[in-house]
Amino acid sequence: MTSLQPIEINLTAVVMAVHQDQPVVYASSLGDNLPLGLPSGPFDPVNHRTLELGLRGFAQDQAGLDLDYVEQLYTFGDRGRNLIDASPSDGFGAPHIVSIGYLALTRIFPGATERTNFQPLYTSFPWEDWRGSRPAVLDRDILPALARWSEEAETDTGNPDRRALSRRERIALHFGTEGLPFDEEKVLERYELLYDAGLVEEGSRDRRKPTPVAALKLGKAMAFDHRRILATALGRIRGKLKYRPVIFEMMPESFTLTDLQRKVEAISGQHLHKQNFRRLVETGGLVESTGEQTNTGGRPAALFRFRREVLTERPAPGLRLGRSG
Amino acid sequence: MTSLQPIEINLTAVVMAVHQDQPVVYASSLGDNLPLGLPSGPFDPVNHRTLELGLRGFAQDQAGLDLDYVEQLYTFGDRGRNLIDASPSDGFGAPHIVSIGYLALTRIFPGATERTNFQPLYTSFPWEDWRGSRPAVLDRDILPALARWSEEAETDTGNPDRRALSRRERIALHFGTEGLPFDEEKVLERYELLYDAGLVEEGSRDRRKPTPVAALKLGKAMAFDHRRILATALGRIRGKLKYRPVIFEMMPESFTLTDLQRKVEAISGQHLHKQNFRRLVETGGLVESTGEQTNTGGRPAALFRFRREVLTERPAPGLRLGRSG
DNA sequence: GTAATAGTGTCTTTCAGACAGTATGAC
DNA sequence: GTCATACTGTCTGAAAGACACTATTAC
Repeated sequence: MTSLQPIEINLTAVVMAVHQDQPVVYASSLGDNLPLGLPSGPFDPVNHRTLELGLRGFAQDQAGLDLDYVEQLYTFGDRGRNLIDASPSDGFGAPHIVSIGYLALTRIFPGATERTNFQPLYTSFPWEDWRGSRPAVLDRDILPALARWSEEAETDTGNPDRRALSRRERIALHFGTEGLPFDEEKVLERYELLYDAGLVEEGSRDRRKPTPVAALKLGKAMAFDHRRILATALGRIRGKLKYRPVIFEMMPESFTLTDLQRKVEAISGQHLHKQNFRRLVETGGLVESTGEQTNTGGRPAALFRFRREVLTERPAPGLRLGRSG
Repeated sequence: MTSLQPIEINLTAVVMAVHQDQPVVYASSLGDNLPLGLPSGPFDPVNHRTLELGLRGFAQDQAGLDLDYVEQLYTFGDRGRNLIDASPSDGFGAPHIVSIGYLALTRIFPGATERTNFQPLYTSFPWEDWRGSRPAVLDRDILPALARWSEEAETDTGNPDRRALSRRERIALHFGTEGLPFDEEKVLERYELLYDAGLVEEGSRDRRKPTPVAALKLGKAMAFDHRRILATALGRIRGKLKYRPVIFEMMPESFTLTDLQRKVEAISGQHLHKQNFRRLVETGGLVESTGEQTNTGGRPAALFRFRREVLTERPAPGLRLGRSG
């Protein structure tokens, strides 16, 4: 109870945008040969009145970003999930680090935003982009490897702890095998499953084992536990899209409905049914026509803007989003 | 960046159950004349491998509860929102406290659970129980006081910051005035509004002003920021009920459908439509008949149990919950 | 004309919400 | 029988999901 080990609170920002139909996230390298990391820093209660203000400070200082929409994601505190790489620096004398993840949404402005440090998100999560077709990496690499990992543990007989899911059940539930649907919101659950199965680099790094040469290293690894925070962020925004008009935080003042649909698809990783999408957006009162038009390619598209009033009209205005099309 | 003020992480548990059609929460007094507080304590990374394990320890030590279902709610870090009462103890030399709130759900067992420290939840939130009828306190006290508070600030002309809601808009949106619906999930938003308006005791306590004699003190106050954490918990579970079968964490092994509906109504604070509720629960595959019956009062009721398999069949099995009935 | 992109009309199925009824026990 | 509680059948209207179709530009 007394003489507590010092604790450091780390604030980490996932700053997300959509650029050229790809979700992107601000990340920069912390040094040569080191993986990419998100803007982050220690919470300092003397200088920051609230956690969120501290976070905004780091985004400003490290990325030059003046954040607008910010929401807290989750607080992670497990020991040994925050190594930058395999170096043995997180000894027991060092302060324990608790990290609080935040999600910020932003637009990419033609000039104002420095675009170079916005990295495509799906390079770290190639199994999450289902827009073209079912990702090949799933059937080629992930599911076979997970099947082997599941068979390793033949403790699955009976059900010792009623509520703990077996490896097989976790795979089926989160990756949508055995006839179950693939739920695009379960991004974190899938990442954690791959971590536990040793199929992402962070897994062997945290366990201080050299990665076996044959082992899979799915997707691009990140520093510390940043990829886990990123997975939390992607899962959260995919869910939130459905009941809050957060997508407009990433849209310019005016846009076409196709633009809007493309950005929603980029985030949710799914193709949407065009007619239903338009109906939802228009009859839901989320947008209004500006009267203007674009002229790129074929038929000119009508321009729309976000109807801010919807926020004060309906309790949960979002894009209920059905699949495909 | 260096010589940081010491930080303490406080873990706080909202342990919720339903007893005799009332939602209850574990809370105990910290001393004579002190308000009730939730089980809580400082996170100690030496003894606790994860935050959640630390929390479970405090619940065990302070309440004798062996928690089952636990989920993280939110991490609060604003300065000055955690005084136990108006005593001037939270000076600037003291460690800054960041508190992480958790929600745990439990059953009340006839003998095993010590029932005495489970306090009815709605005594702290009398405006949240809409089961009988619209709570009288709303029209008698809350809305008139909020209207006065709103009129105080006539800065509402124009819209200086596009995204900041005016007092009037916050009231309408969160309390469902001006024709808007009352959204039962916005428990935290309502509490924060009352806090800002000085209508709950914690507001004047944190501002170190003696409460004016005439001022409202709505609902029973709690120690520190525990009522805020409780509001977060109630809002969260009201939402979660709709897409996760969490209610069964609070049900005994077997129960009647009326029992189940009563407990859901207790949490959500709304009356539900009986036929639709039954249809939802049965066609949703959430329960299965045990074949047994009860015999209390009128016609015997069939007994049901939770169909655990639903967890591995559908992605989001919940009680979509329509109103009234 | 063709290619490309934008936008519409309408049908079907599902399901939430509500009506009013019937069933089985205690007394 | 009455009272109390448990349970069911069925209608309606909204809206999700999908079909195929038309419109306007550039070339």
